[in-house]
Amino acid sequence: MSEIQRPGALYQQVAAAIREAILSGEFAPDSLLPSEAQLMARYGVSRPTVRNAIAALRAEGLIDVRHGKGSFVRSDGQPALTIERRISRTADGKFVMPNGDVWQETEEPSTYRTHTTKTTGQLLQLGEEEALFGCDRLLFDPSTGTRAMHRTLIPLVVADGIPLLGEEPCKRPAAFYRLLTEDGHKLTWSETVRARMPLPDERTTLQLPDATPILHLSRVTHDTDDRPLILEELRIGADRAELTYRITADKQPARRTRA
Amino acid sequence: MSEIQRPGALYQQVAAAIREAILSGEFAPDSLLPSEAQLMARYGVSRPTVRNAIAALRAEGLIDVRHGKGSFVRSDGQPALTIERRISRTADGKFVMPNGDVWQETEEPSTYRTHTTKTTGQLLQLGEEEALFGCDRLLFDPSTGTRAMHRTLIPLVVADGIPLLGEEPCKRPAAFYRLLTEDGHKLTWSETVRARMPLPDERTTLQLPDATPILHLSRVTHDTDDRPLILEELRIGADRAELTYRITADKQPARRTRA
DNA sequence: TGACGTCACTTGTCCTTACGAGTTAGGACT
DNA sequence: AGTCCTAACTCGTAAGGACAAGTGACGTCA
Repeated sequence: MSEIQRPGALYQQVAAAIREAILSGEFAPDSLLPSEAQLMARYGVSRPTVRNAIAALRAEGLIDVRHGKGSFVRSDGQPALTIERRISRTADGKFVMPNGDVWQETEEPSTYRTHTTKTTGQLLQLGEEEALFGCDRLLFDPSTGTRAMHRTLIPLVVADGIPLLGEEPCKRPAAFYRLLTEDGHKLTWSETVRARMPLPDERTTLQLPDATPILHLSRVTHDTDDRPLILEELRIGADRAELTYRITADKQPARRTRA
Repeated sequence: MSEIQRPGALYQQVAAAIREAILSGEFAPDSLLPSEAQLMARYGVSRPTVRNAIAALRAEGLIDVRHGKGSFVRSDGQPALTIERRISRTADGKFVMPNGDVWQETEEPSTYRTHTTKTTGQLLQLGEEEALFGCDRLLFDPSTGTRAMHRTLIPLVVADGIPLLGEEPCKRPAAFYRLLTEDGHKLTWSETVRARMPLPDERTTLQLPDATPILHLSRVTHDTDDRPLILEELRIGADRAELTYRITADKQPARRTRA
């Protein structure tokens, strides 16, 4: 029966004790923590107190609890997937953006028409309630088991102004970029990164564990005269993925990755 | 007494009902939700059930609860602070990185010597247990009330190999960059973005609300021959800040005429 | 008028009890 | 031997009670 000290509520003291045991290595990653009953006996508290302490540790992302089995120390492994945003400029002024096209589509993309919200309107420099093409896709990287939600939004004004095959560019942004580039446009882009807790549907779709935020990327591609053409959004679990932005002196040879 | 339907546990049904009411606008942002007692009466459930439902909504970041006052709908406002990472290359091949130097230091930076961990060793392309200079600073942006934790890590090997004033570069990375650039080095950098839930000390230091992840930036600056020179880390609450990476096509790329 | 104490509200903590549900191993029956 | 059932563990859900602690308003008293 290890003793409990001052700071604050009982369950916080229990949580602190367990947390310390985890961080000090007394409980190794992926190992099984004592059961609720054992923790009750160990600290001389009731079950709600133990569960409250465990809830706190779950919210911190320190442990995972599986019904009928027990609590496990979460392994603090690095994200399995690194999404590279390498930006290098070739001699003729074009950008090369190898976006790690490792994704598979798990189902047919769904296209629709919608309108700007406050957020998307701001990014696209439009007012609210402006008409948009939309396309949502569910992506999957089989090598790491990572899921992601992808969305493309194109203002109708833009889609109408350019000779394209209906909603096709919405489905295949890469083709859209290529088409524009070949057409002589000089594209620039800006990418915004946010992090937040997932909504319930995002949590299930992305199959996220407890206390796992999502990374939310919004990439806007601009025309030469700074007019926003297309907005791409990517949502992905922060436990699985990280982003790297790399600026290299142009025309670097392949970079050495050390494992 | 609005009725409750099928899916799953009672508290989840209550949570779903409240969530729906919030998202549908029945409860406006910043408005006060019914008290626990009122919710008990409304849905005909016990207090633990109501509290469990509320806990779920807190974990989702939908509501904030203040002791003695009640539960409030969290306003889904945009992050107040946008950290810009604009990368444009001037004609002579230099990078300009206006990092938004709006930060104030709230206390004297603390310098120390430490060693690489698994993560930092990987970023710096060093083994584990390699000696480092370290410097931690607490930053504050008075215009938005945003706090951030900044850390600089420089391998001793690098610090010794360059004529500098002791730990000074550790305190002032900008000076370090300027010095290197003036010395003819062509710097490249790569920045990794992660998101995760804060540890308790980060939560208190950054004064984070419930269910608020932190954005964790790791920027490594490389020498011409790809040798990592300095690692900067920035931790900041994702409720307050977002990152934008912007690539502009300002001028024609420079020829590499200079040795 | 002003200061202060009280009271009624809120959420926070902690306990007891009970049962439901997922998991696993071992024993009984075929 | 193989199959299946059961028992004993795990955590999940739900209810009830009691008191502590933070907040704000109101009323009393100096």
